[in-house]
Amino acid sequence: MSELDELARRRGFFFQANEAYGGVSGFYTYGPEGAALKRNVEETWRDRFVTREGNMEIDAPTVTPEPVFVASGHLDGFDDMLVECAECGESHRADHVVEDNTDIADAETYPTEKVEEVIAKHDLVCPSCGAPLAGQSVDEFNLMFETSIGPGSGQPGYLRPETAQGMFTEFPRLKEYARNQLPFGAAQIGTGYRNEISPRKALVRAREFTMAELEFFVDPEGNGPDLSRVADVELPLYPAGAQESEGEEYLHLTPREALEEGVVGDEWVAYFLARSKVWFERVGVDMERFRFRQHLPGELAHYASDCWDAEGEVDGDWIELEGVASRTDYDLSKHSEHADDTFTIFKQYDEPKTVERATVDPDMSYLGPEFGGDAGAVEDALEALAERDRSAFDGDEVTVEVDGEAYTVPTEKTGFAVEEVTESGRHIVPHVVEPAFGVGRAVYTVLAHNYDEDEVEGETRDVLRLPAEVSPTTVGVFPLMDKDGLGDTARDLAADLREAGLSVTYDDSGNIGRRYRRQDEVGTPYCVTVDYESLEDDTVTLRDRDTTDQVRVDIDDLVDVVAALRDGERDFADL
RNA sequence: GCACCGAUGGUCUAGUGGCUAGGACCUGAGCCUUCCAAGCUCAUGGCCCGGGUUCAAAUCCCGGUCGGUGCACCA
Repeated sequence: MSELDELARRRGFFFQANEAYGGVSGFYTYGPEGAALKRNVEETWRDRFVTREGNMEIDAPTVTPEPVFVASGHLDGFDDMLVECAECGESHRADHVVEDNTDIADAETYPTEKVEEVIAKHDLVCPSCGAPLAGQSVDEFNLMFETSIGPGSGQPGYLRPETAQGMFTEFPRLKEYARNQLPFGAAQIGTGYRNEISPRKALVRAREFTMAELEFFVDPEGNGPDLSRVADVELPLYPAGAQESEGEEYLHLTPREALEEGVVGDEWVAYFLARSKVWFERVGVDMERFRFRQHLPGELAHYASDCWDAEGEVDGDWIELEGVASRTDYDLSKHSEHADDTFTIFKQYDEPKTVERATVDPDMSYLGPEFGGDAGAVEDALEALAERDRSAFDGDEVTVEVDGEAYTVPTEKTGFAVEEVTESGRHIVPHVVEPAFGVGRAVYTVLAHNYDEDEVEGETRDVLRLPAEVSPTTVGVFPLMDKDGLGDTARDLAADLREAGLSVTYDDSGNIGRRYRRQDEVGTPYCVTVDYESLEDDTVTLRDRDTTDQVRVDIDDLVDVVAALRDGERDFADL
């Protein structure tokens, strides 16, 4: 990985940000090559998961007011309390130490001072070495970046730890745009922030990173996806059961097989696993070093009922590239509770249903004078009673209890009636299936999987075998020599290719071999050289990065040929 | 946050309590050159930061920052 790391820095893929000021751990700048590669990767994601799936893309703020994270559960889950053992130096979750060794079940909600007290009072010891923890300070690690919105103390806000909440909080509007029809998906590509205690491994664990997330809203009783569209995709599955038995055996199943055999529980999850696999292959992840690993029960996030991670292997480590989670109705239900808006969809029945419903319409001109300020509560109690127990209204009087006090109302004053009501549907909370991708991790893995060293006549050639579609530069243009008009022709050609929308690098420095090597290092799939023959017959040589083969192509055809190669419509071997 | 290790041009490195900190690659200019890192000339550019010891610190000591690895954490 060190060669790749060096290449990344030297050639401008990514490097640590703000190095002039010493740098801060966990923040990276994508250089010219990396920014282009990342943009292309994002573009293919958008093509697959937004455009081709017919989903909608949004772009929500990164700064988010506190109540959103109260609702989502992130705020509570964030205050990790750590206590360090003076003896062995191990850090432990202080709330877990307390909960595991006392009757206290909600230590997580205690302030740190109180947790310190509890530890001292119960003589709790270090789970690793048994040394007393009394007197050790309990420190809080909040993994969200906090900020304040507006002047002064303002109102507290946080940089979002995931883009997903944007899709959830805007659900009431998004469902309108989807014309209240399930299923529909809302996607977002953007940055998220996690104040990691210890960022590691370059882009793999950064504090600010780009995510591409799709929240796909489904009717839990509705129709599943059209699996015939992904029928031939084989999924390398590593289920929880196999991990627990320490097996390394992967199951290779199509989505339908995985569902029929009960390996994957949800049709939409199986569908998106298949779409994901094909996408990863498209951007250059090596399928020999790729798998879907199911989360173990204890590993699941607070919002998930099931989750499969797409993982890529780099230097012996498996890196999580994507999580496909069943978030059920967790998020929308939470926001329904906390927010003012409606996070449900009205689902129409095939046929309207006629149901009998017991209702009351109390005579308030009687209840008011009779019960004064309690009249409203009595009305509510009557309504509830009517729904619960119609027979209570059989007699001449009805008695309800409000705050422990009994109120008796003549039945004729309650307006009790049983009416037939037509219901055309009901409100349901959609379930969410979430494919969430780490873009930086994908970029990193693509670089690692495509980095290659070639032996050419004793010389080592560094080459990035990136798929043409995501390569930062599509074509390099060189004059064989910058004289005799070759340079002018080449510069014209480069301008024409750029005008056609291709990403072009022009290079006239050094001998021709050196220029090919430069482009090999940054993954440019094709290079064009203008030579003396070009001046006579208007052809150029077109060179393929991976084979170093060359063919002559008419200058007039060049734009079409290169674009077709990039888009996978033609093969170099067939030219 | 802890432990261990490390930090020298853009990159990779040599090196030492004391001359102008050396090399390779890269990059730029020029010469040469008719398709895969050729050669020659020249040029740009460096001892992570702060404090201490010392006549003298890039070198030794302390602290910090950053990085690597392990522990812990990873919603």
